[in-house]
Amino acid sequence: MSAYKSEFLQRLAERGYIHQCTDETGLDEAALEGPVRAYIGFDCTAPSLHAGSLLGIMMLRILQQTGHKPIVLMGGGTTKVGDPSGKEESRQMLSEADIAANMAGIRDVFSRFLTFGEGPCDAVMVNNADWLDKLNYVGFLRDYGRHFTINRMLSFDSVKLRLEREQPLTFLEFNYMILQAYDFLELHRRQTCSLQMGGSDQWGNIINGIELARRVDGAELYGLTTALLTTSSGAKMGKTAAGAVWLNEDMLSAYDYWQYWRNTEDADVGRFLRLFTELPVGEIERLERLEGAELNDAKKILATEATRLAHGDSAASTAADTARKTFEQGEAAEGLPTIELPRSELEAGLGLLATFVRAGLAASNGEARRHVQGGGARVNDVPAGDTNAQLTLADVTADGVIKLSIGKKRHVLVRPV
RNA sequence: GGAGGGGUGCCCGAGUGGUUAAAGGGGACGGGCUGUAAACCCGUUGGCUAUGCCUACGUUGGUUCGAAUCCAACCCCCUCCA
Repeated sequence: MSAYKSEFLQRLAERGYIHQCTDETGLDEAALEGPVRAYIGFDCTAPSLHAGSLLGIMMLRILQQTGHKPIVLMGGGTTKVGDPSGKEESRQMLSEADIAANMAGIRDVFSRFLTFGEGPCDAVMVNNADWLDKLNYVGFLRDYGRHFTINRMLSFDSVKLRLEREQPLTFLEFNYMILQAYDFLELHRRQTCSLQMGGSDQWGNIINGIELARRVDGAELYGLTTALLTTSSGAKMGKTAAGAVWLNEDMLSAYDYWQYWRNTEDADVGRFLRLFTELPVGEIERLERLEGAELNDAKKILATEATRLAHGDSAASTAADTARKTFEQGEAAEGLPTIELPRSELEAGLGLLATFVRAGLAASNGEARRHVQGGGARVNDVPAGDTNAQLTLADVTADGVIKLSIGKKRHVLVRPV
């Protein structure tokens, strides 16, 4: 990898973001000349973004820090179509109301990572429904459809994969890449945007946009992708016992978010520190050289730094503190996820299994029962041996709570009120 | 529209009348080892008011003492033909 002249590409390269670039030299020079406007599209398929989107968000952040202008494209229009990239089956169609609700949930995350405003380097947010919804079918086909050959479209991985696996690919989804290509053209026209970034699964979509803009407007645009995020042992990233690693706090608490990063595999620590924190590279090199148990210190730093970016300073230090008390001192730390139960219910006696379910530690009484029988369920750190046990006020500790645990990592406090 | 193939649990996939809540694998979760890691070993993996009951093999009906397994209609997918 050659040395870049622009700070933007230097930063991306030294921290390991770059996977492919359509024209490294050209983009490097453009970034030297003045503020580059770059966008990443985010589809509104869920009420929050998750860890998988973090790479893109971080790239936009670096873009802004190095003197350029990030454009956040909300896929209000494209989400109605559904991106087939990287998916083996069609996604269920989302209603317009769902999409609007999802977009509302996703919006806020960006304000933590980017500075929005009117200035030359301030981030802006746009919604592709603004232009896609108004498209006239025949007019669009004549103006832009003629630039796409089926021959070529069939050669893109997103399409090829479906066809090879004999999974259906609807015409609706087949159009996604054309719409995304058109997005890039439209953003170039409206915002003089010249760079689209994204995950490596977006490469084909990005290329299409660049080519369309060149043919239609003679514009020279750039594309840059990052490697898709997987752990060293090959697992897809972004899952916890409870589900996806959401960035919104109402979907995943800062404590659980911290825990997710704390549980990073050894082999990933250095890579993740570069991608998901803003520690100086020199410091990261020192941290990743730690061996054995000492590497845990690096993981704690990773967790706290990553949480700081997504949830702020105080949430990050609270999460770190809670983890320290819980895991290193074995206390029922206050910052653990907590549910409140009426004191009267406890006075009457609550079924142990049902309480595990209410605490979200088990999906059903049956699952709770299996954990009790298997020795993985604990009450106040003592294995719960009896599936018929009742929880009462006698189980409330001096701290005023009952600590329920499944396994070594999942704890919930029950607080009588 | 015609011919053929197919729809099984989170996923893949076996099962073609009973002892099948359904082999096997993957994933996930719990235990052990450790460092809140990986790898490895063991276990669990439909629900419930639980020596029993309910729900489940695309949908709805039917045959049968008994159906994931047989029959009919319908829905959906794939391949080829028109």
